[in-house]
Amino acid sequence: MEAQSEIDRILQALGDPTRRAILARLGEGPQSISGLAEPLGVSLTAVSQHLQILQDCGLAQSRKVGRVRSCRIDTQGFRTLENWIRDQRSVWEQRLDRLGDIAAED
Amino acid sequence: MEAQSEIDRILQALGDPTRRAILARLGEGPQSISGLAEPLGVSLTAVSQHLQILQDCGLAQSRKVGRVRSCRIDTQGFRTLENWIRDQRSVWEQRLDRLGDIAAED
DNA sequence: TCCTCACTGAAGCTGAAACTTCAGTCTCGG
DNA sequence: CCGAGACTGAAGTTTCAGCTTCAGTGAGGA
Repeated sequence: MEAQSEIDRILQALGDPTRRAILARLGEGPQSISGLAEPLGVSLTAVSQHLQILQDCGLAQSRKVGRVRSCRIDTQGFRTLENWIRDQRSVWEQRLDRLGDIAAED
Repeated sequence: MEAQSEIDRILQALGDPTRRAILARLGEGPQSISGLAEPLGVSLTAVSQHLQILQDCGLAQSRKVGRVRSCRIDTQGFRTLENWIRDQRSVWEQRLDRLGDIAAED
C-alpha cells in the first residue's frame, strides 16, 4: 500500500478530527498557525504538521507573510472529493438499474 | 472528543485504506465476508470488524442468509457525505462573495 | 543592535486502531 | 447425526499517526 492516489490522501486527511477542526476554522476565514493552534489546545508544531498534510492533498493553502504563515481553505481538494462521490454513486446506480436486484434480494 | 456526529464517523471510516477497498469491492456487487477477505489477504475477523464500522455510519449494509453474511453498499452514508461537502462549499462561497477578499489578498 | 515573536525541523513518546489467533456458535449437506 | 464451512467474540500484539519537546532560523519592533 504505497503511493496513494489523490482521493485516498484526501479521505485519509479528512479522517482526523483535529484536521477537520482546522478546516472548520479556516472556513470562517484565513488564519495564522498560532491562530489555529490556540483554540485547539495543541502545539504550533502539531498544526504545522497537519497543515502540510492538508496542503499535500489540496484541502488547504498557505503562504508566508513576514514571519506569519497565512492559511486558507483550498477548494480544489473538495471539488475532487465531490466528483469522486458522484462517480461512485453513478457506478452503483448503473449496476442496480442493470440487474434490478434490489427488489429481488429484498 | 467523545460522541462524534455521523459525518465525523463517515470521514473517519473512509480514512482507512482497507475499508475503502472493501467499499470498492462492494461497489461491484454484494459479497460475503470471505469473498471480501480473500483478495485483501486479511482474516475474516478483520473484515467483520471493518464491516461493523461501515454499517455504523451508513456506508454498508448486511444481513445473514443462512451461514453466509451478504454485504452491500449503503447509499445513505454517501448521500450524507455529499450533502456535507455541498454545505461546506456554500459557506466558503458566501464568505468570499461577501468580503471579496480573493483579489485583495492575492 | 538586540530581543521577542512566529514558526520550522528533528527526534522521541504514546495510545488507539488495525490486525492476529483461537475457541466458540450456527447452518447446511451427506 | 456428523463434519465441514462461515462466520463471531474475546483477548492479545504491534504498528504508526498524532503528539510532544527542544533547539534552531529569520522577521520585525524598540
